[in-house]
Amino acid sequence: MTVATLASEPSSRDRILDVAEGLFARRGYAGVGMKEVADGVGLGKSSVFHHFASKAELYSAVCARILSTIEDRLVRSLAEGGAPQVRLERLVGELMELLAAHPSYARLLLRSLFEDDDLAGDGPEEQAAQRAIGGIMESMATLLKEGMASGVFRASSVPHVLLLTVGQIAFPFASGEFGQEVLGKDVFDPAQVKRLKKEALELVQFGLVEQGRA
Amino acid sequence: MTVATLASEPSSRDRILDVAEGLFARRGYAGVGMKEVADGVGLGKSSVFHHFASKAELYSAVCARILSTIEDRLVRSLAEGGAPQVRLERLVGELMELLAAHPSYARLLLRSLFEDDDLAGDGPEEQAAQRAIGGIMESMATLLKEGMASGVFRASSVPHVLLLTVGQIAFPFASGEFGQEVLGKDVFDPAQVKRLKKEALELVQFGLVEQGRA
DNA sequence: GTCTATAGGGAGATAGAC
DNA sequence: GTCTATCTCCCTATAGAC
Repeated sequence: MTVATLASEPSSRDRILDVAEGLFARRGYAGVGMKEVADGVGLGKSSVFHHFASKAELYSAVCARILSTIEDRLVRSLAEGGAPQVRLERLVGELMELLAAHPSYARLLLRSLFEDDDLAGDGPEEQAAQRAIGGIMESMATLLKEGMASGVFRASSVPHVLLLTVGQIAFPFASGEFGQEVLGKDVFDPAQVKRLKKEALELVQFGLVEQGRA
Repeated sequence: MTVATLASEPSSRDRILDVAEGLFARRGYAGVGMKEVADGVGLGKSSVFHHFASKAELYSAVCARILSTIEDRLVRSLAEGGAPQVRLERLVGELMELLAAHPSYARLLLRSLFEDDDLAGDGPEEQAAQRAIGGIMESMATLLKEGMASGVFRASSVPHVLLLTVGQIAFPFASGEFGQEVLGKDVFDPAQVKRLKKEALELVQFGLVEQGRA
């Protein structure tokens, strides 16, 4: 870990992470070669190995960076306070905007969940990633619990609703060409993102908020 | 394509498809080797190549088989008729049961959507797969449109809701160890499946069905 | 930090005997 | 239909010069 420079040029390390993020998102861990990453950055393959000791380590670093970014955003969002209803709406909206602003995020994260050999190695990056996932899920679970306890949200099983909702929010931004075919337009087009946000918020809200059904 | 035998023993071709389905679901296209598939079936690698000319063809055949199964089930479900509300409830329930009964399905299908080199080759299996996807999505879209036209469903954008809902339904069954950690129990355990179905139905229903909000 | 060269293994696919 | 043997290529990773 080198010290951040004041100059604006991104370090080789960061440029490698950027390229690897895009490739891993599109083709998965096994589908990407280190040579491909190196070519994308404009370096030799050996130079990539100088910054990341192995392909697995590079992958972990990519995942950890994404998860930390998401966790930061969610924690900040929840810290702004407000009624559970308001916090939930803000959280879903910001999460979707974050995923929309970084097309690799949803795709890479969902892919990483599908790997059976989980990234539960013992490297520091893996630990950071696991911690971030834990933080993300626990913040959301806490919010749901509070809302249900106060009667604002419909009583239901927090973990099950959590799992369903995560899929609902993340899938559209991971669905690639499929999503494009369903919508008829690019999923990441601002107008489509806006519409997805609106529909998701209405689905979540009217599905969770108590409204006269005892 | 050989003729189906009356004997109950599955053909080598079917056994290859079974093994490949599980492996592709867990490790993705690039993460699986033909040797691995052959070992799983108990054959030599060359024997697998006798049944499927290439790895890509094997993958397409696996996808096509799954998609046809799902399409059949959905078409049959929708043909049973009933009010849009009833048909939607039945469709979501049956789809989730199908995904729950075949742990590879959701994982493999979501993975296949994430590949950027889509399976849009011109082989017959690819065409069958594409046709099945089209049929599945169109049936669901038609159902939503009918419900909205008759005022039973809240007016909204059919494609966007479709995309969000597909993610909600499929993700839990594709989420693997992540889902297990969130729920504290195996996602495919009958009790968990039942609960997921209940929560999903309530989310979809109260999010779509008009209930006193002009 | 970046490079060339290479080790060592495994991949997809083919040839041809049985 | 299944096998053994093999071809060719590309993979992760390392060695060591600059």
